[in-house]
Amino acid sequence: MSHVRVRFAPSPTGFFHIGSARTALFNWLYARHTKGIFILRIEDTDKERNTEDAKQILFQGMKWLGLYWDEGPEVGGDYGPYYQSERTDIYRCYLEQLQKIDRTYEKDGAIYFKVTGEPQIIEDAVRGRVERTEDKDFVIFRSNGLPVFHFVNVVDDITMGITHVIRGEDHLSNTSKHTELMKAFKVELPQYAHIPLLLKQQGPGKMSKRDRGSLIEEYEQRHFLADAVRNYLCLLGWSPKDDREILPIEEIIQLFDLKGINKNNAKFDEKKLAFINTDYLRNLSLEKFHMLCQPILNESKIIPEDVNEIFVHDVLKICREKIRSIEELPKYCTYFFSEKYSINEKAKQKIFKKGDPLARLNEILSSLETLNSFSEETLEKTVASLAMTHNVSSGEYIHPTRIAVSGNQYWTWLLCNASSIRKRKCFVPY
RNA sequence: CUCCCGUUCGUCUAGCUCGGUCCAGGACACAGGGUUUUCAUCCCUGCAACAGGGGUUCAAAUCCCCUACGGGAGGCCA
Repeated sequence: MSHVRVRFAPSPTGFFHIGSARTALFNWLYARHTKGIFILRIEDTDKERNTEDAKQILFQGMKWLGLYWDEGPEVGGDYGPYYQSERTDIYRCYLEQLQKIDRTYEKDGAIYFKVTGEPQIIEDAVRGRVERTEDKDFVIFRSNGLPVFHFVNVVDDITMGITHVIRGEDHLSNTSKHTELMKAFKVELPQYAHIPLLLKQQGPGKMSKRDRGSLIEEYEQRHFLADAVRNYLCLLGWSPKDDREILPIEEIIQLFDLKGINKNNAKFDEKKLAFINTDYLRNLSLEKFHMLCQPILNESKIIPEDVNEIFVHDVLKICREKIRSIEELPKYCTYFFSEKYSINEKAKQKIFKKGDPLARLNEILSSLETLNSFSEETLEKTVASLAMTHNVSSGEYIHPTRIAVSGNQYWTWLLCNASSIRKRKCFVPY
């Protein structure tokens, strides 16, 4: 049985940043890899922005990504409470310990911690040996009586038995403060692992909440597949080292290790995410795909009330092969359910450039009207024989028809489409 | 300004621990071609990198140093 205990300790800000999500993910992966415990701790000492909504956004994002925690809010645990706002007694107690050994002093109403000023050596699992000296005393309790981040973070890690601190590299410089405190409390240092940061795709600096695509909730709203987003996030700073990129989470868990994490920062690439998302989409079972499409179909209100469920299923079967993300489903499938689709002018003009598309459409329409079966086979035969008798290529029928029934020259495979829509008055737009 | 971390194709990365098998491999993106009666898929080809300079060595992407550049920290924010 592993004794590994890791934590993700966000402060609820009202959004779930993709960089935070990646930190959570790496902690979760390591916990699962070692069969250890993954703890969620809420750093809500800064009351201002700590609202119920903010917490829910965080929990929702975690759950969406499948990062379920073993201890923390909603699930409890033996090391609680898991909200810092409820741990003030513990902080007081630890403050007294420092006061007893004369490692504090008061100035301007705030309590300062006296540093030793000795070089702090951190054996970081990702970066190796890092040495830094903390030469200034720092505040651990504000004049308003509330403890500050560095203090609570360390006390919580101690009292929650955290064995591995996996966090962003932005904390590396501050680690010397933490080790100073840890040593003052005479506890063993945890294993630190500072993971690289996520940089914005354009321009300098790390990704911030204002950057497009920086929030997890955005991907959820845009109907990305959570598994795909999670897979992509794993690849930012980590790789299985064998040229594979898309792999099941169970395998990632098995392969994941702190030593395999890169040192350098990574830029977030939306296109790669999109590619991975498409791959996951194509590998979905039709049932799962249908289920995931349901919300966006409902939102977009393109499906009539009295629709035949089997028909919807058939339509989705076609769509799954064509679309690149669930987000573009409504745009693609509207014409299956409604005749109010618009005709792509460019596509139409292209068709009218050669031959006589209107004549072809009339011919195909007359032929179709005599059919009582719209199976793929009969449709194909119909088109083929028309082409034969008029001595033109079948494309001359297919292209105008597709535009007539869908409004677009792309995507749909005509025969499939036509059999689905049956004998609708699909040539009217001309 | 001080301190810390980093630097392989445009991007994510493999290779660096144990120097030769790397005139550097994969993927995304991009460009071209093929399959598909269209589209999507799929397949093929191309493009493109060891930041620069010094060492060490028979031999360096791999080890050492310097410079440049990028990132982070330096709050009574987290």
